[in-house]
Amino acid sequence: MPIDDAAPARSRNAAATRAAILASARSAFARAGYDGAGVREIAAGAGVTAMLVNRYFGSKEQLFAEVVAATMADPVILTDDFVRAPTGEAIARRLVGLSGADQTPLDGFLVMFHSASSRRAAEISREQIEAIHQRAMASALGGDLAAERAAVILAIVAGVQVMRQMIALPTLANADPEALVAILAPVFQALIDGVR
Amino acid sequence: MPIDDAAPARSRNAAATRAAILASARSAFARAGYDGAGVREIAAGAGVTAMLVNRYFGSKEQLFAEVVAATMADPVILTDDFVRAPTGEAIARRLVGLSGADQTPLDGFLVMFHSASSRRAAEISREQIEAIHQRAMASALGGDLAAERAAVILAIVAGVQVMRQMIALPTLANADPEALVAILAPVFQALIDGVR
DNA sequence: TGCCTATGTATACGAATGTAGACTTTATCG
DNA sequence: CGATAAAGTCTACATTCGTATACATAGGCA
Repeated sequence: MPIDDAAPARSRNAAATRAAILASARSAFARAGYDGAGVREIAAGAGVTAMLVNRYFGSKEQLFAEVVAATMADPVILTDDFVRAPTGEAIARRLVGLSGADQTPLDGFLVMFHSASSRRAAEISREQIEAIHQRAMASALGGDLAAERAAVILAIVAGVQVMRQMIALPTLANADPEALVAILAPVFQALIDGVR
Repeated sequence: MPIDDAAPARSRNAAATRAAILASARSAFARAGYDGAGVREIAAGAGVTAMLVNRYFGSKEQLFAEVVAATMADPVILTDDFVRAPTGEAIARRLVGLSGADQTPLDGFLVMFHSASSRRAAEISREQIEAIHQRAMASALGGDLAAERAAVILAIVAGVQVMRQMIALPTLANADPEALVAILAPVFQALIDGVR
């Protein structure tokens, strides 16, 4: 008997409902991707009907766009601390720590990659990455080929996330965090310091 | 007017037909992912009917497994040359060169990532990566944390591929290959050399 | 030459998807 | 308190998907 799915009776409140749908969608997209997550499933997770989702967001595609935008909005890697004094270890710790137990903050990457099959989803993701993460990081880095180095850093973060969360490659997923940090920190540091 | 789709009249030949389906499936999965690529579409690309696909491979899932297995089978990165004398520049050049113009050899990664929404697809991919790539590379590397370092190398390759091919991040996709090599080579070299 | 089997096709079905349109319920305010 | 618009639901529909069943056709071997 299927009791109510995470729907703690929210007395008619548009803003709260909207937020609940957004949260449910985010976790659903992170787990199953754009195609894999159904509107009915997302709605159930928010304790509403499928049609309400479309009523609030117009369509599944627009909902996804908003999820990606909201998810990519928070800096995650590019924290204020990092901008002040960028170090490889900071990125490494953040990446390893976050992508391990507490995966929520970085599931923006999961949303992206799980959904990149959809052409439109990939487009939305690209715009967000470029606008928010890469440019900010590039200007925080400075030096020769700053944009390219920033992009490579993002690519590495992405790759580690993909391998740990999506593919669940055991060596990475179960690795000793400190060992991973020891491996990754110098890599990021080299990219921060610049070429040669 | 839709003329024949890449079906140059193959007179009843089981082996050839099977290969044609496999090739069509590979490119379809690389482009659209497991969920995105339909059996009918794959069949059309091979000039056959949808049912023949299932006749040869049992089901879409088994077809995908075979595609992934076949695609991951060729070394791509872990060439004989590399095993003999692993250098960061070798990986970098291979990654940059391959993932640029001639993308066929590395589309195994695309197949994987575009398809990782599907739990089963991710499982298949993981097994292939682990069995073929990671173990071989780890033993080629040697030293402390060889498995982890190998996994990180694979993750970086994956990340760059993802950002260039899937997300099509302009900075990476349109970057000067030599500049990318200059950035990536030391990164890989450090991972090859080992920690500290 | 004639048949038998491998090779391939046509039709169809059941399930799941996104979403459109009409309907119902609740909160709010004069 | 009662009307009104917002908030939410129900039913239904057109597609698309994977694939099961039944049928057609060609090729190799006697």
